[in-house]
Amino acid sequence: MKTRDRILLVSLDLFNRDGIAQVSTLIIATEMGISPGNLYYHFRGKDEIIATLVTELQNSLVTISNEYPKQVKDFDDYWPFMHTIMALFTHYRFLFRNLDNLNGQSPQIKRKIRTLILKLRHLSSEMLAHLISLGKLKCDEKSLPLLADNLLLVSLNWLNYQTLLDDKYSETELIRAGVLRLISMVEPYLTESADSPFYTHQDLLDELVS
Amino acid sequence: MKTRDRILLVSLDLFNRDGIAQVSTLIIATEMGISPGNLYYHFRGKDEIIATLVTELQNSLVTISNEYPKQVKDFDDYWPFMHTIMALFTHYRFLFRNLDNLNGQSPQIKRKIRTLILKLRHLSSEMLAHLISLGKLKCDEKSLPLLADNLLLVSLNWLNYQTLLDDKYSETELIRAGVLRLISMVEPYLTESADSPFYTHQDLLDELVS
Amino acid sequence: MKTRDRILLVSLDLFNRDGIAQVSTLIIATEMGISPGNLYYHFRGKDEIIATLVTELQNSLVTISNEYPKQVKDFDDYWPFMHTIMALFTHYRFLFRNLDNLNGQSPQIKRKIRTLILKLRHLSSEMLAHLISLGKLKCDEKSLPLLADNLLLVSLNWLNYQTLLDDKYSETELIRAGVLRLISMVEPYLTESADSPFYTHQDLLDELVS
Amino acid sequence: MKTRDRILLVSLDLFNRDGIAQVSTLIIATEMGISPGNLYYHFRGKDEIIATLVTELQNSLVTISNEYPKQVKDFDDYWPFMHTIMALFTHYRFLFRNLDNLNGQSPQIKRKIRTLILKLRHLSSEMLAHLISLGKLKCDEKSLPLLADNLLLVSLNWLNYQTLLDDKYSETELIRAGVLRLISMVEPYLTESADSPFYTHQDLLDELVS
DNA sequence: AATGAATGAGCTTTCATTCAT
DNA sequence: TATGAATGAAAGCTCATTCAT
Repeated sequence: MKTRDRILLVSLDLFNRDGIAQVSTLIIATEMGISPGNLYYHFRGKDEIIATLVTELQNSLVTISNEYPKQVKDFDDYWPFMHTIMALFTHYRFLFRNLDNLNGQSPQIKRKIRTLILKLRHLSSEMLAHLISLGKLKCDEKSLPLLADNLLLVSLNWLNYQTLLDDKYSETELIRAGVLRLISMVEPYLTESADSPFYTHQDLLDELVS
Repeated sequence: MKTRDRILLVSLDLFNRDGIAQVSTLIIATEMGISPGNLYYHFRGKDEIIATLVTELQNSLVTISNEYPKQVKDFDDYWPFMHTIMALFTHYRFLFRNLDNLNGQSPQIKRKIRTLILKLRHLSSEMLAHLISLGKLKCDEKSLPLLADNLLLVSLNWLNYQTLLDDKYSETELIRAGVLRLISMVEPYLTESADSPFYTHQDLLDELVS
Repeated sequence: MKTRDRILLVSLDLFNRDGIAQVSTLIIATEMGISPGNLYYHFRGKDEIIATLVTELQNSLVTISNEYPKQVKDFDDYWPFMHTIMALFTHYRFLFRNLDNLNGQSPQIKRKIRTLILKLRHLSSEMLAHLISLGKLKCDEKSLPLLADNLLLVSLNWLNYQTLLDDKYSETELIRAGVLRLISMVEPYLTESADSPFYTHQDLLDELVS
Repeated sequence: MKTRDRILLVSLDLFNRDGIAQVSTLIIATEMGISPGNLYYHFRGKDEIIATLVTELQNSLVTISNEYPKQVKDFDDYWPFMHTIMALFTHYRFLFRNLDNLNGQSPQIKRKIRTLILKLRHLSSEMLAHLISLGKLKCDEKSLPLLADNLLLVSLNWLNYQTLLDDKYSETELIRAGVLRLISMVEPYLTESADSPFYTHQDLLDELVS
């Protein structure tokens, strides 16, 4: 793998594990076994690494958004689709853990994140509207935007919340439990049960969610 | 006011405004017009200031928890009570914006936060159980813990989410909108309407929430 | 002596000896036996040290300029006066050796130097005009500003020129030889000899100047 | 043009514009559109580029020195000759703006510059002696070496002095004004007027010089 | 001839913290 | 209680230079 890509990979891992503020460029370089100068040959600095990671996420989300109308035609398509999104949030979870530090980060990064969240908000609304048009969801107009936001809020913060309380679960377990959590938020508005072959209530998940 | 208390006050303000990482001990001292040495006479360091602020919040929450059974007897008592809690979260909002940095902070602080959130989780469950016992809420046993967590997740993160997207609203407006958001999460499970003299849907809130 | 003043003193010495670019803040601190942090406690950085030194020189020159009409009444007062100025140039000679680096330095410093030189230019003209009014100098109007500039040019650059060719002479010797050089530039325009008890042509100077 | 020559050309331009310290090898390579490695294939380093430029100047001066007796036979030949020299100083002006950095540069370069200046000093004396032998100049033996040095000092530093104060003039204007300045230094010692068809006092020069 | 990734020393600067007064 | 000079570790970053290809 190219050094540039390895830098992104290792940085993402370290950011997720220790937090942006705790990871210096020297730590990244040492962890990779390259010189600090080499890191600065590939990226102008820490900010550019973060910005690139945000762009990566953005691109993935754009791809997913574009595929949404094709992949999600029926009710049963929703859960695998949300699984994909939740996996993405998990992969880049460091970003949603430090809305604080974004205050101190470069305005460029802050703007990128804002745009990202606005797009996600739009996607969330779109999905709910689609469910209503499919006749699967029943929700008054006042509550709809609230529900859309709440779903996003929980998606973005669930992981760090859960990990803070108990970090014994694997990424895969966390992703599945997160989606179940979202299902539970939508369930009261559904016109039929949300059980699907994709998301059966297994014992593990029962335990994790409770 | 005693210097020690002023340090806490000023630190809280600065942490909320700029984030922990952006506020150095020198900035705090300068802002207060005292010497850095004096700050270290009153606190062993920055971590101790943060830890003390967490303790403050903890104490407030303990008080509120204890008053809960006395203050909240009936259905209508809920919203003013939740308003109080939401105001508290707003007051110490830097803590929940900062789960990233807490990862790197002293284990002592991390532990404190964990305990805090566990207590809040307990309080959230307790409140829902109480509502059920009052016959106001209807929720199966599986969904109950999920709902409790979701309420907490939204409470803790709503402020930073909203502020990131649009920072034109005042603290008071944000608190009220936050409570409304919580109401909307509970509403589908209620056996009667949530409208109360305390939380009428005013035009302002309509706009803010949408 | 206060640390702040010692920093200025040591920096001046090092700048004069090795040149601004060759002297890092760490070198200054190490040379003084203080920590790098302490240096930054007293000055915001290298630029501020340089700027302060320029201000020092500026102040000295303002004082001298103000004293000029009082001290220099007669022809014989000129040479000791120019000796004072030349000593000042020698003391801060690093400044006039690196008009190059000023290009890269902060615009604030560049502006200061510009102002400084403009003031010196004015002083140079003023002195020549005074000599003419005393009937000691005879010079047509066209040549006067040229002469004034040339005097300044030689004053400022003489030291580094001489040191580059041969650095065996002491500061005192260099100052005296520099003044003699200036005298030699004015001499052809004088109505009487420039010999004075203050600046007799000693053997040493003869040798140095040739 | 060969790469090697282009490196010298571009380096000279950049050194003159921004100063040695401000121009990194990477900047040179990027400006030329070649790789940093390639630059080091042609030169052992930055110092060698500078040293080569000094050698270039040296060679030009040797050529000029050799041509001096042939080209300068009469009084009127002087000004075009000095124009040539002044143009050379302008072309390599970064060298004389930079006596500071030379202090820190390799001893090799420092030695080269010393030799260069000693040669120029010799040329300056030689020219004055020639003028005397032509009966055009009258100057006692004591003042002669002083005058020779002063001419050189002004030649070398005039450009940076003028540019610092006001950078609106073109190279050609500066060269002409510089020569006029030298003429004004010699004029008091001349037995006849210095006016020549080559160096008439035009309005432009009048303004520039004043 | 030329590329461009890689090195590593060194620079400026910040900051939590200590300590003599 | 309070001051403020001093510390030293660590951060971000630059740059002349090397070297395998």
